[in-house]
Amino acid sequence: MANKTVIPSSSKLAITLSPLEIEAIDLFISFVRLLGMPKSVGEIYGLLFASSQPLTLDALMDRLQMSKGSASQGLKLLRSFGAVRTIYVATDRRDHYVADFELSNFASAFIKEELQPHLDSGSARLSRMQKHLAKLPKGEQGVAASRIAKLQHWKEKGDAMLPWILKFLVA
Amino acid sequence: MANKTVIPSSSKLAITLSPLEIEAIDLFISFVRLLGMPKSVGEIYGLLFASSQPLTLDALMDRLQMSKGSASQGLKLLRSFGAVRTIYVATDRRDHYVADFELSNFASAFIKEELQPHLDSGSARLSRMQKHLAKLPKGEQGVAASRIAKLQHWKEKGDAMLPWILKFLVA
DNA sequence: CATCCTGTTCATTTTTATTTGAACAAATTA
DNA sequence: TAATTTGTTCAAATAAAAATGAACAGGATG
Repeated sequence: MANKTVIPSSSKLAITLSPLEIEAIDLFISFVRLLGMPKSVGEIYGLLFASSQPLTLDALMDRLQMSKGSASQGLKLLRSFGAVRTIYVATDRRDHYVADFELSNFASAFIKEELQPHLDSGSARLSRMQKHLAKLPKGEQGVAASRIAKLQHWKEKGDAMLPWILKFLVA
Repeated sequence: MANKTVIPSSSKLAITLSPLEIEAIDLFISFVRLLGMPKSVGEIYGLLFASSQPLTLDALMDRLQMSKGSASQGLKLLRSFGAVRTIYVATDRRDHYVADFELSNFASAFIKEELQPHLDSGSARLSRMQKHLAKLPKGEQGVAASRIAKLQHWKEKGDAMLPWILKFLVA
């Protein structure tokens, strides 16, 4: 039985990243994946989170061994929901990024961009379903009506829960 | 300016699916995608949800124009968290599937399989981080310590919120 | 017990998502 | 204003996820 070779999380990164940074990056990679975002976004946020100084796009590219395009797009996304922001650094005209520590920014961006729209479009869908229901053969209307009612109930529950979760996150 | 061609949601399906079924399938596709599951799972659950009779694997393949492999795996997953179950139908030895209407099955399966593990592994990660922290140059320890404390706080918040959400879903 | 029927598994193919890098635009500097 | 630096965009390349279908296993049926 050959014993398992331990492969460092990311050999190309090991050179320039401290163990603490690697832990942070690793953590945020799984977090953003959970929200359906590309891993590069987690890497960027993770490194910024662990870093005591602001980092430029160059620095991110360099330390994370990532292309300029990915770094730029990742930062754009992170900026878009306030997980990251630029700060002014004298004598250097490049943008310098720091992590914002409100975790709720991630989560509430996700909720507002992913969950909310679905719930909102739900009403229209339910009306359409009601319309289709009417055209169904009598025999099937009963079952169908009860299923639609079930959906309606779920929607109401979702609508009720969302603001509550948001409040929890922000608190 | 050529005007846009309206493409029906799924031309190959339109033949055998009623408008109501299409709405249901469509709804559950977006729902499962939100939870990071393959679309085929949403199609299957959607059709079963809309159907007044139990459906066999054959029927699902046929009406959803999906391969046997996808149907089988999708059903396996849906069964695994109780979103779907088989019922006995005399004179036919095939499995007959019906949707279970507890929406909470989906969500709590997701929480237990995706969220919970991350939170659980979080403790170990935090210990590792503490260990790395000690080896850091004095000058950086202060910042790093406060970041780790922040993570700890988030973890506690997450741990506290999860059971509450589960309760809300089941209620 | 040989055949058929049903459903599962998994290697391959197809589709979708992510990353890359080169072209570009805008702003800065010499 | 020409050259340089910085960051964005997007078409193409690559990687990852999902779907397919053929091989298989187990049970029923004749």
